[in-house]
Amino acid sequence: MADNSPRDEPKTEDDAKSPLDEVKDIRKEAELTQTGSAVKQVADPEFITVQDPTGEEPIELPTDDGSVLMTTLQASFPGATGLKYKNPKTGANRAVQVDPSGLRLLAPADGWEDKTFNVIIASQSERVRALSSADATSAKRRKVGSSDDSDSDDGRDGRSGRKRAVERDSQPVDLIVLGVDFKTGDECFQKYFEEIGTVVFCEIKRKSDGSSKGFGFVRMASVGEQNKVLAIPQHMIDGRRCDVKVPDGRDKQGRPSISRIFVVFGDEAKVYVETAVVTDVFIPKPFRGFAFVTLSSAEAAESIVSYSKGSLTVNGLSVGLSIAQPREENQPFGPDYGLPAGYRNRRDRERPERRINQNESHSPLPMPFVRQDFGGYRQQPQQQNSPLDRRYWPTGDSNRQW
DNA sequence: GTTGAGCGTT
Repeated sequence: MADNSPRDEPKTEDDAKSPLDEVKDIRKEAELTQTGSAVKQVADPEFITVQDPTGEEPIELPTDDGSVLMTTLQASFPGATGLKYKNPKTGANRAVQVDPSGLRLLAPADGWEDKTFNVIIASQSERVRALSSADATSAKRRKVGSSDDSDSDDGRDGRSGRKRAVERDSQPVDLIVLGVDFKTGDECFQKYFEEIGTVVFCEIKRKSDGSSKGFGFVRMASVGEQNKVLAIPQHMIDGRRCDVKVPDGRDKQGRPSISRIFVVFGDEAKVYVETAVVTDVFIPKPFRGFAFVTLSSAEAAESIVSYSKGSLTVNGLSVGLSIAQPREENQPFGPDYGLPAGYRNRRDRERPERRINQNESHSPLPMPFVRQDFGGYRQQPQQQNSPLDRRYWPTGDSNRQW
């Protein structure tokens, strides 16, 4: 199982690079490291040409041992399940064969050359399943990368408390893998993640009779590798699409593995949507473990939530996120700060479900994170320069705790 | 024997 692949922590870039560049680096790294074992180095990998369905320029994907890794494909085309190309003789589309494990796209009989491939994407209905919330609107895919890559284990600056905190929060955690096929065996499961990095632990949860419960856990050797895993929007394990995320609840140290703090996206939002701009950040005071980030468009917000699948790692800290719900006019239980955002799963059951007003004139998408025009908030009068300096304040009672 | 949102007898 755990083969010792080289550490890939000491990255001495940062600072100068834009988030987009960093994501590209992550992808590149993921593509080059994915042989689990001693990095079978592709000195001069062959590339195949794939048409980008969003109409942008074609993308060249590297081959690995003559085949294309599904992870490579999906890193560039979230939701992709395969490739096809036009057969010049018949004019029909030919699908590229996928190996039984679902990990590799096998070369056509006459090779990868002289062809332009098109991406096969899961059908709309199937894709909806992958989206985190009730936003069936965006069929647009985008190239996304990881959010994070924040983990810097650079050992400068001595033993500050801050440094220790960083170390503590930079340990990889067991990631939960949802949607594992019931027939998928441990070996195949493990092999899948070893294509991405070094696996130090993995397990498919089973019932007493040995049958799979359909989910499992995997722990990568480093935060960097963990981020690579989390950066892949759609995992295809043994032919089934799976979600991999930081689990809710507690990790093995008993620390909350998701701290529902907020997400300062800043320019990092562009990692997800190139046009995304953070227009506001609101942190309730006193600190309540969450915050709101307003983006320039509903689409931007939606994309970030969808592609992150509700959890991101920001500066080594896991955060949950989702589309913020507006407060309802008559809130019987007092202000709830539009909370349910990050609060999915178990917690949802503990609170009455809150829905957007069935106002058909609204965009089908719930809302961007926070809007200044909905019932619970108003904007502070003065306008500052930095978006980060602006804050929302509750209407009415100014003594309300924020 | 089926299933498909979820959160783990370490």
